[in-house]
Amino acid sequence: MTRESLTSTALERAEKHCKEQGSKLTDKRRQVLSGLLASEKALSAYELSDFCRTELGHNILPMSVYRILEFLEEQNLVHRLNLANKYVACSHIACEHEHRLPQFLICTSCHRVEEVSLPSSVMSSIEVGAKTAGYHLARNQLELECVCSDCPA
Amino acid sequence: MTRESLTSTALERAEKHCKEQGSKLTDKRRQVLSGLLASEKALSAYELSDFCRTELGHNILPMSVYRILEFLEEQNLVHRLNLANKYVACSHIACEHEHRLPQFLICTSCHRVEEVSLPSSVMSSIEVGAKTAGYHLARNQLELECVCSDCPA
DNA sequence: TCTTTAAATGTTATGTTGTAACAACAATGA
DNA sequence: TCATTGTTGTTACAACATAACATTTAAAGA
Repeated sequence: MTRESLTSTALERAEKHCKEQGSKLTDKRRQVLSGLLASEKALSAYELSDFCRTELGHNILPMSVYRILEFLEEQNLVHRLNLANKYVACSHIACEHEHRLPQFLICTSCHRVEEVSLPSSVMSSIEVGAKTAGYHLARNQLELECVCSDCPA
Repeated sequence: MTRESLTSTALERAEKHCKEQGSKLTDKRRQVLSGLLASEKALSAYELSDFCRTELGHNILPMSVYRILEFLEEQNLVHRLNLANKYVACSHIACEHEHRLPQFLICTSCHRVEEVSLPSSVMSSIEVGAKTAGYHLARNQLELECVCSDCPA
């Protein structure tokens, strides 16, 4: 599938998903989401605002981008990467996969992000380790600082 | 051991460590490090600047704090938590332990931080997972968003 | 000791990121 | 139509981080 058709499929799914949740994928929200889908890499709110304007011709100020990203994250359509303070579109919008615990490999050089699924045994042993220390995981999301194959180590 | 004696032991070790590296633990650097050692929780550079001034009577502007933290991080005396944009003193300065891959449980509510060591099998399977996706870990540091036992879930 | 050089810190300014508060507008239902 | 709610626009500001240059301190060599 081409990137464009993947994007349009994803947008349809996203719209349907929102409707099921009793909320709406408005024009602006669609624009922000399509911006993230079109981007190769994770973007900050400000970067995404720029990207929407320069690449897609949609003028959305950062303040709105923040609000819209918050909405999209509640809908599980985008993920916030706390390690980088950036956002990526969920890579499973357009496919039928069941959502699993999201785990991200983040290239610290070019900010390319891969959403993967590590063996569930890994997460469970992490959880056990945390519990032993008197903590429990607030968020089943793992973010790892990596370098991708395209970037020099 | 009391917190105070732990701190002074840690400072001695830190000084010795710096000397071995051919660098110096200056007064200001010692003040910043002792601020972090005295703090129960992770602090941002600005918070640390405030903490040093109000609690310890040391006036160190944020700009200097940033520079000094950078130095201390190079010396492995403090760790930067990217998940929270805050810093903690390495919990192994005062003990004889070999440094292992640092892993942090960060309470998102009160910012208390526990530095732990998960089983090496966990880290290695994470590494294998990353490699499969064409990435390799840039930093063998794991940061997990948690809630500690003192904070409400 | 004196001078030179490098390292550390001080100072000011500015860029970046994120949020608060309120205004304007749009959609929905009684 | 009117009232209510949700969405977006606008402005201001707080918090975080760095750049550039001045000043001071420490170290090293003549």
